[in-house]
Parts: sequence; structure tokens; C-alpha cells
Amino acid sequence: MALTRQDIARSGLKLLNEVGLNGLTLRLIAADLGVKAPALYWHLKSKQELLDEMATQMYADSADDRRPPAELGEWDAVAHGARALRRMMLSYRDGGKVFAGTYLGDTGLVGPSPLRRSIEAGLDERRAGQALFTVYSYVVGFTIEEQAVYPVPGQLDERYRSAEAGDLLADVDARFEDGLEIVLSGARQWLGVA
Amino acid sequence: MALTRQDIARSGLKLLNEVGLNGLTLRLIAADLGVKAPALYWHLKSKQELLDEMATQMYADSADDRRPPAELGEWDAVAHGARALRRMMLSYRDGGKVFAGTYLGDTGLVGPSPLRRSIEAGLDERRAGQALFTVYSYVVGFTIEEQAVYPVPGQLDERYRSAEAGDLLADVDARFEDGLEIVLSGARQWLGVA
DNA sequence: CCCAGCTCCTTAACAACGTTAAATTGACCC
DNA sequence: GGGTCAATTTAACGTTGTTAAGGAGCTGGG
Repeated sequence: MALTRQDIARSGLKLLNEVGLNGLTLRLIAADLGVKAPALYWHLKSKQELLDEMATQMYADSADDRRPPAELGEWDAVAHGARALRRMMLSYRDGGKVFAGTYLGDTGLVGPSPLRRSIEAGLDERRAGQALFTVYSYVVGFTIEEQAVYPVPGQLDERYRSAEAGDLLADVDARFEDGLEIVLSGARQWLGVA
Repeated sequence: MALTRQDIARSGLKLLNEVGLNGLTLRLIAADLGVKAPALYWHLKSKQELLDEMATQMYADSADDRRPPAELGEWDAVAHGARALRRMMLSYRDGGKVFAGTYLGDTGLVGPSPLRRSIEAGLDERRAGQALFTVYSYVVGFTIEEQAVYPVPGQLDERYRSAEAGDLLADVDARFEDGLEIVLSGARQWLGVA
């Protein structure tokens, strides 16, 4: 069977966890797929296009995890999407750097806006989109920073080993949750909803 | 005169605007400094160390711009620091990607915490730090996303040329300000200050 | 005075990388 | 059974980060 762009992207994502973004080469991916490097150029026109494809793929693969349970309220659904987005990036080494800068539309936090019902009930759609993009920006920024310090999940980068840092960086999850709460409460207030 | 790490970093930052992160090579920097590439290895032990040095340098260079005018209130000072941080990254091509992931301490938004006085007056310092880090994360995330769409200031990446995108991306400054207001109001509320 | 030692840089070279051009395979169709 | 087209290989190119070895130029001690 012939190769597809998805096959290539998925192999790239798999290898990302083993060798990191700097170690990820076209030859390595090709070898993993049982093919020589130039073959990839039949499907992609540059390495940048591969990285874009990888970002798209990881986003698509996380769709299930991002979909909010039906019983959740709208704002809980936004929080759910934010957590899932972070989980997605954290599940790949350098996942933040690969994903960041792949613009997916400003309501891209989840597919259809989780604020859909409030929008139908009169909430300004443009404003809602900007609020969601703010949440999105926070999650991306936080996670990139997090991954700079914890390149591989559960393993602290040597350069940040200090008494002070060890203290400040304790319990990243709780820190993420605090920030998320801050952004969400600001967003609700800014949109004038309860 | 002998080269210093700062000279190298500054040359790197200058060339960043001309050739972008992908085009930035050690040989190019060396040539700009009137030296051969291996000479850089006397001062730096890898290209990664150069990138770290560049991030540190750009942060140091923006210190003046980041320092809030004395007459500003504390929260205005935080907003001032956030805007200055975005300006700093925007002033270099791929500035966000270069800077992101260079952890500078979680109160690194400005040197001494702009909330210092409230902290002395009893505000929980750890909580204040987390609120500031949330602002910081938002700014970094927003700006990286912004630079993916506008690689060079005032010039829209071709891939995002569409009626829809053109509409949504109009007036990035205003969008940044909206997000900033959201995060700041959330932070004030979360800290329980007026 | 000169030589030892240090700092800073050059020359030369290496393996690996992204990428291109051209030749090659294999499958399907007339 | 030859022709067409998709998918891949072989071969090669220039460039990259990086290392090893050596050389110039200063400094201070005997």
C-alpha cells in the first residue's frame, strides 16, 4: 500500500517522543516507514509541511479527548477543552513547540464553540470567540513554558535544578488549574455572564 | 578586541530579523562578526546555548521598556509589563519562538514584582506569583500565535489569506488588549483585590 | 631576553541534514 | 504487450553543527 501524509505524520509523532524535535529527521521517519528519505517528497513539499501535518494530526487525534461530556455546562466544557489541549501537547515531547503556531481558527479550542448555546441566546459571537482565543493562548503559553522545564513528562530539565526553582515548580498541574480559573473567571466577567 | 557572548547574541538577534530562525546559522553570525564559525565554540558550547543567550539578551535589552513609569498603579504596571513583553518578542522575527521556553523565574514579567507593595501589605506572595505567571503565559501564547500569522511585522503569512481569516485577524492589537483585560480582571478577582 | 602558558582564533575535516534530478518499479488500461 | 501514470529508489549537491589540531599574540617569571 502506498504511503499517505497521515502515515508520515503519525510516524513523525511517534518518533518525536523517542528523539525529540531536534533529533527528528526525514531519514529517520523514512526508515521507520520502510522507505528512503526522498520518497517523502512525493507526499510533502518540505519538512515544514511535515511539521504542519504533524500538528494537524495530533489535533485531530485528540478530538475524542477534547469533546466535552454532554452533561457539562458551557464553561465546564471550555475548561474541559483547555485541559485536553494541554494533555495533547504534553503527550508528545516538544509537543508545545510543534503545535504552537499552527493556527486552527480562533474558536479552535473545540470544534463547534462550547458557548454555542449562549451565542444563540444572544451572546456576542465575536466577543465569545476572542474570549476563547484568550483561553487558548494561555494554555499554549503555559504548556510551552512547562515543557521547557519538563522536556519529558515527569523529568525535570537539569538547568532548572535549584532550591528556588524546585519550590516554585512544584505541582505544575495545580498551577495550570489556578491559571485556568483566572482566565475563565476573567472571560466570564468580560462577557458579562454569571 | 576579543569577542564576548553578548556580542555573539546581539549579532544573532540582528540577523534574526534578516533571515529568520531557520536561516540563522553559526557561519552567518561568525561572518557578521568578522570571524570563522568554530571561533564561536570558544564562547558557546552549542547552538542551543546561543539561542538561550539570545533570549537572555533580548530580555535584558528590553528592561528599560519594561520598567513601569513610577506614577502607574500596580495593575497598570502589570499591564505595562505585558505589553512590553509582547513588543519585545514582536520586534524580532520569530522572536516568540526564540524567547518561549526560556524560563526566567515566575515573577519574571518585570524584575521586582509590580505587586510588591500589595505583597508587603499582606497579599499572599505565592498566589501573586501564580497570577503573574498566568499573565506571562497568556502573553507568550498570544504572541507566538500572532507571529505564526504575521511572520514579519505588518505582513500576513500567505497561508492565512482568506476572507474569514482576514476578518478574524483584523486589528491584532485590539485583540491582545481584550485578552489582557480578561486575564487581568480574572487575576484581580482571584487574588481578591478590588 | 626568552620561553612557558594562556587566551582566542584559524584551518581542515566529518558525518548528517534537507532537498533535487533522474532513473526505476509496479500496476492498470487499451 | 506497449504506454501511462503513481510511487519509489539511487545518486548527488550544498550546507549545517561540531570536533580536532594547530598557530598567533599577549603576559609574567626567571
